[in-house]
Amino acid sequence: MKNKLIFHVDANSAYLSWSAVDRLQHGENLDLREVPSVVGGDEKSRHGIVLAKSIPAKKYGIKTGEPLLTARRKCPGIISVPPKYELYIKCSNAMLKILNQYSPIIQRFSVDECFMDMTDMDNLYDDFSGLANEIRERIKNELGFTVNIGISNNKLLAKVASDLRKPDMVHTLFPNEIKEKMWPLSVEDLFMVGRATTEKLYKLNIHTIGELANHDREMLESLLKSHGRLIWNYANGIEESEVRKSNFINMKGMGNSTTISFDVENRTTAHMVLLSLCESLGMRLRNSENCCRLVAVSIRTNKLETYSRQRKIDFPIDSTKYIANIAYKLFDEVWRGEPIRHLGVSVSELCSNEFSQVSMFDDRDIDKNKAIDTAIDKIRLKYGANSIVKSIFLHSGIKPINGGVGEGDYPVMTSIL
DNA sequence: TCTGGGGTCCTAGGACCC
DNA sequence: TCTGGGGTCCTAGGACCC
Repeated sequence: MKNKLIFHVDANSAYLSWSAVDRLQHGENLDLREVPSVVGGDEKSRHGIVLAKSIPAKKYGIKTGEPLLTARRKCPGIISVPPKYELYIKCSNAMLKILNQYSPIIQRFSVDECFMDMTDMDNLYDDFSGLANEIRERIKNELGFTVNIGISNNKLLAKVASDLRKPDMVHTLFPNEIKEKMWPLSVEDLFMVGRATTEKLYKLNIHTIGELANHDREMLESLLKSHGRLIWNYANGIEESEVRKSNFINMKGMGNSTTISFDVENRTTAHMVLLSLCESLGMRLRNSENCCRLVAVSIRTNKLETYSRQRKIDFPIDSTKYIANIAYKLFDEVWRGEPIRHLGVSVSELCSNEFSQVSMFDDRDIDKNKAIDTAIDKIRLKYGANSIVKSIFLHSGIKPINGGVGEGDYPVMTSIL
């Protein structure tokens, strides 16, 4: 069988670069990419974490996901700009549009990363490094931001390759280059080796990817179960998954969650937040033409403890009201009464909604709910998410629709990607 | 008013059935 | 006559990714 040829395209410091380009285009002189800067959430509403950082900010040891407060401590005077999600979706789409001119088989791995299967393109483009450089240059010239492109025979190696040196570069990492280019890297640079696994590997005196690759596989497997085998394979460059187009059909589940700007201390308010999450979640579920058979609620307390409750249901549902009613019950069953910082609702065990569309149950209530959901969905799609809201939210201080919606009334990335 | 939000997959333990 | 045992389903929680 012919070797595959995979590109991994990764926008450099995506959110930060995209905001930087946007500001330059709007007449600002300062390029955020050239100074210590971050894209950060709103601290007043308790969303104050680093979402993306510039390369100069990285030199101060600032990490994605850390609180803005500690970032400021590391680099006093660092510039923080708010996220603009609708802009990011546009940039992501624009990038995809260019990539689509080079291969029809593209997997959108996240808002800023794509895998491209170039296997059958290699007779068209013999010089794949030259081709990758052409793509890289086009994105830079036409869209104003830089990408890294990694090239190999599988997705794992292509992804590691794109991470080698940044920004604005093309790297190859073919199997015969693993020893030289990948094995010296620190083990936590390997995909799927996170904090917990890194600690365990350090205890085994495994510090580089090469040491992992040459460690006894059975031993890793008995310690880390299937994850041990997975990362051993990865360290040896073994990975065979297909580049597959992302779509709603193979989606496993979806959820919305939110950190509330104040601590919720009573059941009624908690139910309202749950409802606001179900409003967007239900709409996304119906938009994906799925029903769900499992609903879950998660709670994070003001002490940052998290717990959850889930329930399987007997028949598939997609109605906002039914999802919310189950969420209320789950919440009531599990809440221990502490002040609540964060609430989430998610659905899974998805199945197509095509059979439930013609009502199987001959139940007027189901039909009525369907009609309401359909009508509201249409209005919100046409006039914006906040064009129609439940009156219970008026003067409540709680957003009537929570999660899944950007500030510009755009559906969030996951429902577009 | 330091600690987001969106996902996927895996494991352990209990219930239940034969 | 203390403690079977395999299989499946369900739930809670954790690890990882971006």
